[in-house]
Amino acid sequence: MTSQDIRKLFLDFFKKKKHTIVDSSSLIIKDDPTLMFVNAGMNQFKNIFLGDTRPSDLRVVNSQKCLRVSGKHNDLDEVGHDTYHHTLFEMLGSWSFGDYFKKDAIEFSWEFLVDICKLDKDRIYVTVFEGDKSDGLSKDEEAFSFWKKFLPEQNIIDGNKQDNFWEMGEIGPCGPCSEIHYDNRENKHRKEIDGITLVNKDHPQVIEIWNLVFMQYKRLKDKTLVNLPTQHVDTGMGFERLTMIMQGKKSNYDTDIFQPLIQEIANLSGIQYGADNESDIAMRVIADHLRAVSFSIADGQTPSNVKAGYVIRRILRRAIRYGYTFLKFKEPFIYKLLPVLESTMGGQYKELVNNSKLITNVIFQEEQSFLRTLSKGLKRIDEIISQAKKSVSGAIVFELYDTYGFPKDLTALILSEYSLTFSSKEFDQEMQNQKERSKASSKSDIGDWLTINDCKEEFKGYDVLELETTISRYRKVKKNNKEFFHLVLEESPFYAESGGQVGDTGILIGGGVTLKILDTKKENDIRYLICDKFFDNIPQSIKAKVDLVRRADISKNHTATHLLHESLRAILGEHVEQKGSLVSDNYLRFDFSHFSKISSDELEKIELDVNNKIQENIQLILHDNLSISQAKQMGALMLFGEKYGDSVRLIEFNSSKELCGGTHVTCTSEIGLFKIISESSTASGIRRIEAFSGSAALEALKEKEKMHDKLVVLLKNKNIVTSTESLILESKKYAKDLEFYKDYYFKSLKIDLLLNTEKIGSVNFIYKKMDLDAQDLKNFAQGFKKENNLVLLLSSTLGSKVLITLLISNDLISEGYNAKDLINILSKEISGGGGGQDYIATAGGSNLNGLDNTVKKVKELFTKKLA
RNA sequence: GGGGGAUUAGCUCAGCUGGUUAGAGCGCCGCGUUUGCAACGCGGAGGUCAUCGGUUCGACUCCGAUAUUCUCCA
Repeated sequence: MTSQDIRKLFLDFFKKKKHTIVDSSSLIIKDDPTLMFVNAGMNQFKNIFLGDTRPSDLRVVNSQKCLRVSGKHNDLDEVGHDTYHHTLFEMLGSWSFGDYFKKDAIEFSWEFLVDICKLDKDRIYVTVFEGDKSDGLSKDEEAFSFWKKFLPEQNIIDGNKQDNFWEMGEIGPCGPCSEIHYDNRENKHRKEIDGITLVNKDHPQVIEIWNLVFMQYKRLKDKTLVNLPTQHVDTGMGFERLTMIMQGKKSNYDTDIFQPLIQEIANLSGIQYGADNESDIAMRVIADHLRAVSFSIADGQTPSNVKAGYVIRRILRRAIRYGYTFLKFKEPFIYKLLPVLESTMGGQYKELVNNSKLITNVIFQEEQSFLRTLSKGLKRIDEIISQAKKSVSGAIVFELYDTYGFPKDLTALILSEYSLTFSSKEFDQEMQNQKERSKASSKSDIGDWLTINDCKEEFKGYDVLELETTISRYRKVKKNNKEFFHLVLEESPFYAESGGQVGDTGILIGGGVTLKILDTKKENDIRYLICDKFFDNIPQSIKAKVDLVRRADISKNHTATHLLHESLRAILGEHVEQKGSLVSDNYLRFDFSHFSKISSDELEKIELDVNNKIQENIQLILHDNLSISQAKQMGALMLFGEKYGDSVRLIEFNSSKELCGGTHVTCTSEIGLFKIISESSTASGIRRIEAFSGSAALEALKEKEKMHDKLVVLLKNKNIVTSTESLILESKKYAKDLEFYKDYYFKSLKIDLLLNTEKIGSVNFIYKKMDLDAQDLKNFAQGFKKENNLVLLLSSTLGSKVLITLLISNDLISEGYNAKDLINILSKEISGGGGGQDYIATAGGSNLNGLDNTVKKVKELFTKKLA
């Protein structure tokens, strides 16, 4: 059975059990500082378990893509080395939101594994929670009794709190869980060692395949447990593992999920899979990482040098490096694997196919640039090796890694080829220092929240921009030696930065004091205001006022962004998808997928289209508290980052329908005018448009017009382009002419001077007062470089400064004269300093009256030496 | 958010501790040899050394700020 069939089998099974099939949510998480990627099936249902959202379906089933780069079976450094570590994996999940509980969950799972998948009953072991004294919980007898119906008691094992009690976080819903393990070993081995002794012992063939979580408690702040009003079931089965078992394989990588990729890699490299342990590892690494990187790009997260983007970059680079070192790929190759991935997973995950071109392009670019980084690093290593004796300091290896991104193990490999070593301890020490530096600066001075008024904190800023309220809590924060205060209001009109829209500013008035609000931000669901001062006496009641004009400008830009998005899709095509957005009071910035530069023609059309919509004066229709499926039905543009069960807000301006939490104008004519100011590229396949709206747009136009008018006046010509062009040409010509005449002047002056030399003994001497800057003075002197038997002294006064240049012909240098030494003596006469080369030297000073003395001094020095 | 780099000709890069009239290879233009292509020889154009400010007699080189970009840590 193919993996695609297996996935379908699971979904269809639960569909028959009245579950609704739900799409996998996007891999990318926004607005949650604790999490960058979806790492479990439950992420998109988090709000339901927390009780914040009411589910629209009580029974749900899905296959969720998940990404982990750390954790028990997901340590990035381990991936590829064994049969079961992965970064991206699929979690098959079934869910009951306050509907059925343990009995059905256990029966469903048994029926699916044994009756549908035909797994061998004898190889199945399950664990149940053994209880925990500190929490006052006894053994989960309920689960135990349901399992007993299916399998012998000795195959049901007690598990401790660590393994069998699941918690979402420090506080919140939690409950016992029951794991299903499978013994995938050969019969021969099973006879030798009883499988039950290998459960939860990290044996690669005796593995957990399914975890059934029964949420029935809620953990409070004081660590005690209370019963949940409704009980939920959250199950997750490792898709890759199930496939391995059903396809009779011993490694996830041997299933048809990975083999087509691995075979294609083998094909491209000309090395067979299985030929060598190192090349095998490399192939598994590449197959795994390709999946992770492709899906995250499809979901809008391209590799970059910050945050989540950087994680993706690291994963991709790890794949490139393994290919480079062990498969000898010196040219980009990973991007060539995408068609194979599409053929295996594109059926279930359409985003892969829809973004195929983007993914290919981005991977290709990354490969190219990292191979360049590698070759630069290699060059540096060559330098290091040529200077090294027996060993290289760990600090140098760290510098390579830290500054140039050159992987440590690759450095070690290359060094070993030259029989060189380095201190790993030193490297680790440097790394530790780096970490401490980061920690010290980032975590440093954020104080604890001080609660003043324990109340519900609500955002009212969609409808009201000014209100009376109280402060619920605040904290002190130190940043770059400056003190700031974060404070939270009971009811707040201030919009917190999110979804690309910047935070509001404004004022708080209370107790006769006015505080300026500098910004508003969000941390999880806490919206806090930022001030650089705080009330000495916290007032009972305060007036909160948002900066109205600024907010209006922001709203204009936000609505304009939606209109722009729609126009882009209409004019450039449906492939346009938002990849990033910034909405501020000054301007708007919109990043989206598109493959070529947008022509000025297209830009004009886009701008016009948006302006037409502004003139049509389209009314905003706002839908609050919609479910995702309702929004979908209404034809909303589904972007990434939406979670199932979220109540969403739909912003509708005619055919523009977007899910959005931001603020908007009530009708499009408020925007007034829309003006694109730049079009550029941020990454391969991603374009950026920056634009103004409202009065800013008008001002931008006015600015341009003013400039144009000024130019017309200055150039005395309406055709400013051609006249500027000819001006540039002319000025270039003048510069050249000047160069020529200067040269001519210098040459004729030189002849003049050479005809009128003084004699110091037998040496020709020239002294000339000039009126040149330091550069020209030196240039003029350079002209005498090839003369013989000559000493040249030039001087020039520049304001209160005096400059001298001394040149000595080559033949005199061989007689022991030196301009550099002489200028040092001369510079004292003008109270200054100087230096230069043997034949030419310059000096400067402040004593204008010393010039005559320098001449005297030169003569003296030469006479002395000659005598 | 913090640390460390980088920015020199159309492209890829040299330029060590401040003093060169700023270089190389590829590419481009012209001429020539050969003449199917490739190749070769000679000559030439092209740089406000990212921007701004400072130190200095003198800054591509040192210092500061800005921009862009790379990289590591969180």
